[in-house]
Amino acid sequence: MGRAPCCDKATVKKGPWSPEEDSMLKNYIEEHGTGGNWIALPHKIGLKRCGKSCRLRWLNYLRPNIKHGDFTPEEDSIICSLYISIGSRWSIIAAQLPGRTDNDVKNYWNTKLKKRLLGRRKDGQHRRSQSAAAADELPDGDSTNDAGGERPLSASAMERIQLYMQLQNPLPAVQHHNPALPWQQNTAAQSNDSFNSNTTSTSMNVTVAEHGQSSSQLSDHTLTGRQLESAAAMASPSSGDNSNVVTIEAELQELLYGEGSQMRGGAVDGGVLQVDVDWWSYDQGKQSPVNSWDFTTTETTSVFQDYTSVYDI
DNA sequence: AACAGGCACAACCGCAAACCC
DNA sequence: TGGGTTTGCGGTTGTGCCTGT
Repeated sequence: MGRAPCCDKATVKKGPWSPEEDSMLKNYIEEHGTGGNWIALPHKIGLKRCGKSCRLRWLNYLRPNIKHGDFTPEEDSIICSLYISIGSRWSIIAAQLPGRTDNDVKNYWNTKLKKRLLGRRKDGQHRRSQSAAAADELPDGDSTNDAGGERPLSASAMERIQLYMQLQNPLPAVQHHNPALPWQQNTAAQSNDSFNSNTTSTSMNVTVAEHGQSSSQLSDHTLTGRQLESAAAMASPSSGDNSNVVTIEAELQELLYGEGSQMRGGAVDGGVLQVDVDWWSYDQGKQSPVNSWDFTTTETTSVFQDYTSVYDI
């Protein structure tokens, strides 16, 4: 009959933490550690807080070397690059930004970066197809259409598609030297040279194939079936030709800071954004329709078709 | 000065994976 | 090996502050 609650909600305090609670928690952990059991921790300290709440407070606020606010352009780029490639896996993204927490990155994306990058969305929201609008109003249990195999798009999926479209059009080939990503799996065996399983860390190169169009030209296009097919083909690493590879950095910079903006520092190495990712410790098996993109599936193709109708591309 | 709306951030909730016995 | 417990994560909500009217 369901799971037991992690704490007694009747006796547990909720809401903002007081300075006293903060210092009690901080002092205890600095002195004794967490003891490997967050659930028991508040009882030991004498805090009327849920263990989960204590853990969150420590990780997001009290832990040493936490940075708040003032994300740098480099951090912006890393967040955007990783969001495009792996979606809303905030813990992984935050792991690339020392001192940042997943909650921080998530909030920053939702309140600032997303608006900055996707703010150029046309007034097409109200032009959404009736089917899309109707899907929104369905109760949860009816939110899938099994008969047609169609699923309503998640906000995350829409955002990532739109970001793709803004960065490059036709659809970009984004290449990740990361065997965990779905479109890499087919060629993971071929690319062992670039991924040494004896190392615990490798670098991910986020690159975008150049097609000679600036992002300012990206809005008013209709994707044909052929374009969608070629997009799927482009997304495959086997498409091969990297001769015109450009860094995603420049496109992101333009979106983030306006046309003609210059990269203010940043981890650019040989035209390729270098992001250190501990892919080996990263759970390679975790995938979801929302969080991982396989540009070779018919589902993804239908997503793009839906996108083009929604955003009147 | 008062109010409303928007925004940013902290915190909570529920789920699934990982862990432990 | 299976079931219970704990942890980690992402989505969502609540709240206080700021800004415009």
